[in-house]
Amino acid sequence: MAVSEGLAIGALAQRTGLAVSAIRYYEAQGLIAPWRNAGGQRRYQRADIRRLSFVMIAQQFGLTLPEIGKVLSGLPGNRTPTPQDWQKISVGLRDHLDQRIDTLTRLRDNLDGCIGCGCLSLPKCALYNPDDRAKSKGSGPRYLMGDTPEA
Amino acid sequence: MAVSEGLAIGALAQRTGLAVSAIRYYEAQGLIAPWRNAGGQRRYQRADIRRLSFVMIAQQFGLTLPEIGKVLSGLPGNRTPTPQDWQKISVGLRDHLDQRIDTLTRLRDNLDGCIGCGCLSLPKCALYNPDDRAKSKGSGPRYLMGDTPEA
DNA sequence: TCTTGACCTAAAGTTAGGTTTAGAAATTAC
DNA sequence: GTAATTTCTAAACCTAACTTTAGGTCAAGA
Repeated sequence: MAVSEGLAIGALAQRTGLAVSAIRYYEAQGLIAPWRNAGGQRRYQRADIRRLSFVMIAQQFGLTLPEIGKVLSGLPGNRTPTPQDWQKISVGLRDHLDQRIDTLTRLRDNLDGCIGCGCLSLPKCALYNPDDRAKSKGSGPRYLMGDTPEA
Repeated sequence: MAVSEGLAIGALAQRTGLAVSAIRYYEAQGLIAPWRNAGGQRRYQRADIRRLSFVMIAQQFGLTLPEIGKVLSGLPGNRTPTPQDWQKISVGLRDHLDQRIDTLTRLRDNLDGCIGCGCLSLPKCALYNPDDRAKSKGSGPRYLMGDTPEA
């Protein structure tokens, strides 16, 4: 066998734990670009295993597929990414994750305040509009727990 | 006007910042139960403002609507919930949130390790199967970043 | 060679969490 | 009393991220 006949989609699925249909879907979304063999079947590089793994990790961090695509576009297109290449794009992930953790921690601390006093009223809790994972079609800041800022 | 003609759905929407359609949807999901006036229109109690606010907060914590419903079922059904009632069910939220923060923090720390060494290989990174927000139809543990545990 | 399993495409289906639309009835405002 | 709002129901539509299905094609092994 030649050094590089590539992986078939089923093999890639096994290696990553992803469903074949998911891999095709990611291709449709522009996240991965296999070549085709003579018969028209997809063939992947070993480096694509890592690419898909990155997709899965980034998803767990809460990134959408388009966002992940943007991050991946930071990889070199003309050669197999080196560890340094991966490291470079991972920094952005780290920032994203830090923000999520901050947001949740703030939420928790506010909830703690509420539990402590048992009041659950806005002025003390401030559990409002913490723009966790962008709510599309948002409707601006909201006053929660039944307290309007009247009087 | 009698003390308790209740809030119309539009008024409740204004008080909570939710869309009227969302409130009806929550009712369909069993999260809120208004009564009907003579004309068949929904009427809500003031306490429902707080109930919906709780729904919104819990959503930001990452709970699904069915999960929120379960938490809300911890409230007394025969009377208006007291601050103590709310406090009681909030404790469960707190736990949920703690877990999410832990998971994300673990993820971040692992990613940090990866960035530090630039290797992105599984044995060191251990960025696998961190069961963040339950992936339905999951497929068990997965080995990530291109390393299978072979030899 | 022949058969079976892997692969192909396109389109429809799925779940969560809603929104939009349509046509009718109830309320409110003047 | 009438016009303008709201509200009503049911059903269709929406996005994200996939899966399933249907009808064929390709590849590998006995």
